[in-house]
Amino acid sequence: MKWQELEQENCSLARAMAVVGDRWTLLVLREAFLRVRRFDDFQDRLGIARRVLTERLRHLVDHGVLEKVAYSQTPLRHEYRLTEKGLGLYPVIIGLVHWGDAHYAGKKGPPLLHRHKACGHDFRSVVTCSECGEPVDARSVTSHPGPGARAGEWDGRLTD
Amino acid sequence: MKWQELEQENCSLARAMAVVGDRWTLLVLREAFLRVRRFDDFQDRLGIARRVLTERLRHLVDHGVLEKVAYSQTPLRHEYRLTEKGLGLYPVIIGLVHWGDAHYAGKKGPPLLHRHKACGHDFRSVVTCSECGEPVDARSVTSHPGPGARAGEWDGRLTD
DNA sequence: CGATTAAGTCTTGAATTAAGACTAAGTCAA
DNA sequence: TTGACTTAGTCTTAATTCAAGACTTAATCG
Repeated sequence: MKWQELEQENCSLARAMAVVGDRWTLLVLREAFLRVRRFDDFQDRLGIARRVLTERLRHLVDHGVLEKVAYSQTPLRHEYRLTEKGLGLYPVIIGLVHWGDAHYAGKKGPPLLHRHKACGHDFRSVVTCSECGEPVDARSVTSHPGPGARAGEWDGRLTD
Repeated sequence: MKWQELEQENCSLARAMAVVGDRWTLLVLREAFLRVRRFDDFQDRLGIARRVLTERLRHLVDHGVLEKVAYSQTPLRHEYRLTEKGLGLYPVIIGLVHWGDAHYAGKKGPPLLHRHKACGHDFRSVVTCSECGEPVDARSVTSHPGPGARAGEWDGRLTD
């Protein structure tokens, strides 16, 4: 399977991965969520090859995750900002961070804490059900074909 | 930066990515969450090169995300199952799926729906604060150094 | 015995990446 | 007005990783 073919697959995870599921892309987004916006800042922080960074940023802009905004006219300079769509990836990022915290923080604890402005506390993310509000985990969910399913596509995987 | 160096970084996201942040790994995990367990089933469903699959499965086993369990003694045969640690990645997977649903489902709607057994409804995942229970998004959070931070490491990125 | 199954390993050519030198267009300071 | 600097890239080359699929091993099945 080629990288691009992922976009064709009738699977939301595959489509999401076609956009952000690359080795470098989530690290670029981590920096973006920490308010890094300029080419050289991304490059300095990540140590990514400049050509690869160029390509990833363009890819993210093409898919509407980042937007390129002029911050100076003379000379003309641009920066990369998260769009609403990009901000929508926050649950994924914070989910990865908290999984990393849970399993790979050293004895001293996690390197970065996250504070909820509304209540003022450092928090962990808890995934809940949009319908009943209770916490949800892998064992409390079943999957079944939705309106966009193609016939036969999910056969044999739906029993629980 | 080399792939392995990620593990050394003092960042939970980087450490998580060193384990699951590869092009194929999350697709392997998608299948695992859909109860696929055997080598040839992973290979058939994903079309992944067998050598790469071997390597990814071993990597996930080495990191405790999957475990290799004998399901037959004669002949000796193994299958791969999610561990507790692996099940802990559910928020990441469901986050990606729902982001994909939101932005890439066709007019017909998402290909797969997720039902919360406890309340019986199809749901979206909502990330909430472990302390106050309210929903959380990127704009309602600030980050600051935690006990595991190294001096100076996060300078210049903490103002909001 | 011969076919089949499961879980891999091996080989080879193609694609992608890392590292860092180089470029272009404009600014700033002397 | 010249020379150094800044930003945002492009280019080159060698090393690494991947795709495709043939091959292997060990055991069961008919």
